[in-house]
Formats: sequence, structure tokens, C-alpha cells
Amino acid sequence: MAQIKAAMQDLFICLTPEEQMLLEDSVTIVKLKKNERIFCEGNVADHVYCLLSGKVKIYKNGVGGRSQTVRLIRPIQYFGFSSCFYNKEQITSATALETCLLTSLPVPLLLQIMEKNSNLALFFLRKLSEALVQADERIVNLTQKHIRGRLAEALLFLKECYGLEEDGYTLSIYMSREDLANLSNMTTSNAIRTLSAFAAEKLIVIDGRKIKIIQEKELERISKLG
Amino acid sequence: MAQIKAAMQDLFICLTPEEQMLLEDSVTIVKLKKNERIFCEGNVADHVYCLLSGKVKIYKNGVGGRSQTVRLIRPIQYFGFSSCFYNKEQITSATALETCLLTSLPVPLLLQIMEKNSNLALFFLRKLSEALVQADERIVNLTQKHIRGRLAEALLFLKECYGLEEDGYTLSIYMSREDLANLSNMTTSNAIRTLSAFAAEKLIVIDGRKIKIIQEKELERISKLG
DNA sequence: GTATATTTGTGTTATTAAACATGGTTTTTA
DNA sequence: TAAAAACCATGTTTAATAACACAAATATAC
Repeated sequence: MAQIKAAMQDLFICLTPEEQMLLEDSVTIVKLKKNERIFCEGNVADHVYCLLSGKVKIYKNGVGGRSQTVRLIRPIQYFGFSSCFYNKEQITSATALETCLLTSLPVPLLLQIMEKNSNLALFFLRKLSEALVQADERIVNLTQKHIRGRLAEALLFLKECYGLEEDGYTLSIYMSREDLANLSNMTTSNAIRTLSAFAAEKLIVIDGRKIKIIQEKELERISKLG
Repeated sequence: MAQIKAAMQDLFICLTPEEQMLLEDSVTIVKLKKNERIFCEGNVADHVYCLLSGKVKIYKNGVGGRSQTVRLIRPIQYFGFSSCFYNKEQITSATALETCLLTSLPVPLLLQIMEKNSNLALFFLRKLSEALVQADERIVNLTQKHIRGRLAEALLFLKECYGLEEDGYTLSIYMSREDLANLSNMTTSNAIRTLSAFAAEKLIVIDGRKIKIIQEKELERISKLG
């Protein structure tokens, strides 16, 4: 528990000692296997989640069962809170991309604390702001850029979000081509094809699911240009 | 001022009488002409706006100067707040679609009040939640639906957002085809063409910029199907 | 009220990306 | 370990949409 409090210190420092104890008592912690679902569209949105380790994708199923990843979660990020304070239902789904350690906080308790303690409300206000800013950026990137631009953007985003391995080149997330396609709003075929094209142009090196970013500047150029 | 307080009562009832007075003193009210800009990308985000009358579009300029409308604002909606609590800069632009009456609230004061009064923080928490839920929906709608689906969706959204005229058919917003295209993520040509197609299919009636929704059910079907 | 600019409408062409097909890999599992 | 499943790769075809061009209609400015 001390470790969890340490990890979630940004949240816990908003609280009084009494509130901290209240929250500690009702936080549950879960270990998830790869591909396990955390919640899905239509579920009652009665928990806010904090990812302690691992990687999570948030997505929506659109027309024809096509899945669109709306955002990715990295450790010590909160998620699932968008619907809690407005809708009663989740309007997205969340799935573990690899083994994860996850805490869940009950929304009624959070609301109860927020009513007295505005620090906590302000905490989630900032998180929501951040998510909204990123959603707005994403709307434009996904709609206006062409395939190469979207894939370049996605690769740079993966680097930004999850970082690189010790070699300083390899993305530390290994995604299937399908997941990459869902992130970049394209078909799996086109993700594969465009990835091959980038490799042929020596912008990246592909080794199975491992992707090395070689020419980041050029990827940035492609991403900016659209 | 009494009228403004009445219009913004959802916000004012969150406040103590003292806080109400503080806010009243620093609220400014502006009248805007059609096409006047309220803020643009990169501006310091130091105000939250509340639209009292008129219509406002929030948009981003993407690659190649193409503009993408990310959301529309109707009277007694708040906007500009996404960046305030996270970024210091606006990441979108806002322009009046017609003559508007607008109040602006200084962010530092709002934050000052929120620190003591969590009702206000919760108020904006709900607004942000709502905006984020809608942004997530929008990501999927704009990326996965085809042109007819996107335009049908846009028309239904305009009805939902701004309502109809007294005849019960005519959209009460008159947009240029270009604005409609920017809302639906397509070129102006395609907006014109698809609108003509809908008219030929008797789903709508076009009279200049006036659009009558005739077969709403069928538009819903087209929108859902993609 | 006329000239000018902007918007709308429509046809044509070019480009982009999806759909489909097929074969080779790798991973899972029985 | 063998069989099955899932995934990756690539070529071909087809559909969707953007780009371009130009005329007509409308709005705006002087």
C-alpha cells in the first residue's frame, strides 16, 4: 500500500490524512494479463483507474466493427474518468496491451471527497483538460493527414508515450500491425505496407514487432506535412 | 447584469453571495459580429467564455491550411476552458458564426474561487467530461464514416444543437457549404454534391443556405451505417 | 446600381486508400 | 511436436474522395 501511495502521490497529496485513509481503504488493486478487458462501452462508469505498470489502450468500436484507438495510457496515468462526471456509462472500452498493474478508485467516494476538498476536483480538472486538448489534436491529425503522415505521427507518439529501450532506438512497445492500424486510422494492410515503405526508406528498421526509429527528424517532417 | 446572472444561473448557483459579487465585477460582456474571432490557436488562455446568444464554431487549422471544426457552441454553453486548466495556450480557434453576445470570465479568479469552493470545480469538471465524451465520439465518426454518413450526421447534429425554425423543418443555422464541409471533414465540392444528392433523394430540401430536414429517420440510418 | 468578389453547382480527372486474394511466417495450443 | 490459428507481407482490383476547371448565381462593396 505504501508503494501505491508513493506511485499515486500526485493524487494523495491533494488529500487530508483522513481522506487518504478513506481512499486507501477502498482502493482495489488488480493484475491484468495481456488482452484482458478493463471495461467496455456501455458499462456503468463507477470507477476511475490508475495504471501502475504496463500499457493500456482506450478505444471505440465504430461502424462495421472497426476499432479506433482513441488514446493510450502509460503508467501513473488515470483513465476511465471522462464518463464518470457526466455520463453514467463508459463510452469507450479499455484493454491491457500487456501485463498490467492497475488500481481502481470508486467514483462515489471520489465525488464525496471532492465536495469538501477542491484540490481533488482540481486534480481531475487538469487531467480532463489534458485529455480534451489531446482529443482535439487527434481529431485533426486523424482526419487531415494522409496515411504516411498518420503512421509517422503514430510512431513518434509511441516513442513519446512509452519511450525507447536501452539501445536508444527501439520502441519499447511491441504492437501488432492491427493495433498500429487502429491507432493510425488505416487498414492493417496499409499499416504493413507503409511500415515496409518507411523501412525501405531507412527511416525505421523492422525486426518482427520491434521497431527502431532511425530518422526521427524525417518522420517528424512526414508527420507535419500530413 | 441580472439578466446575465439569470442566464448563467447554473454557474452562479455554485457560488456564495460574496463569490457571486466577485465574479460579477470581473465578468465582461462583448457583442460580436458575424465572422469575428474570439480567440485563436496560440493565444494565452486566460478566459473562459459563456455564449449568451448566437452561434460559435471551435476549430483547428490542420495541414495545408485546411480548417476542421471540432465543436459548435450554442447559447449558455461554456467554451475555451479546455486549455485553461492544463495548457497556457489555446489550441483551438473560436469564431462567431453570427452576431453573438458573449461573456468572458477571467481564469485566475475562477481558480481562486475553485480552491475554496469545490462546487465550481465540479461544475467545470462536468463541462469538461461532456466535451471529452463528445470529442471521443467525434474522433470515431469523422474517421470511420463515409461522406454520406458524415454529412447526414452533421445535419442531424445541427438540428440537435441549434434546433429548427417555427415550420418544424428548417435548420435554424445557415452555414456556407464550406463551413458545412469543415464540420463534416470533406471538401466543399463534396459537401455541395452530397447535399444535392440528399435533396434529389428527397431527404432534405435546399433553398439557398436554408436546409429543411424532411426524412430524419433515413438520415439517421445513413449516419449510423456510416 | 453596377462592378467585383464570393459562393454554389457540376463535370472530369487523378489520387488515395480500401477491399480482396494469396502465400509465407510466426505463435499458440492440443 | 504437429496442427491450427493468428499474423505478416505483397500484389491486384475497385471504390471513394480530392483536385481541378469552369460556369452560374449570389452577395458585397463602392
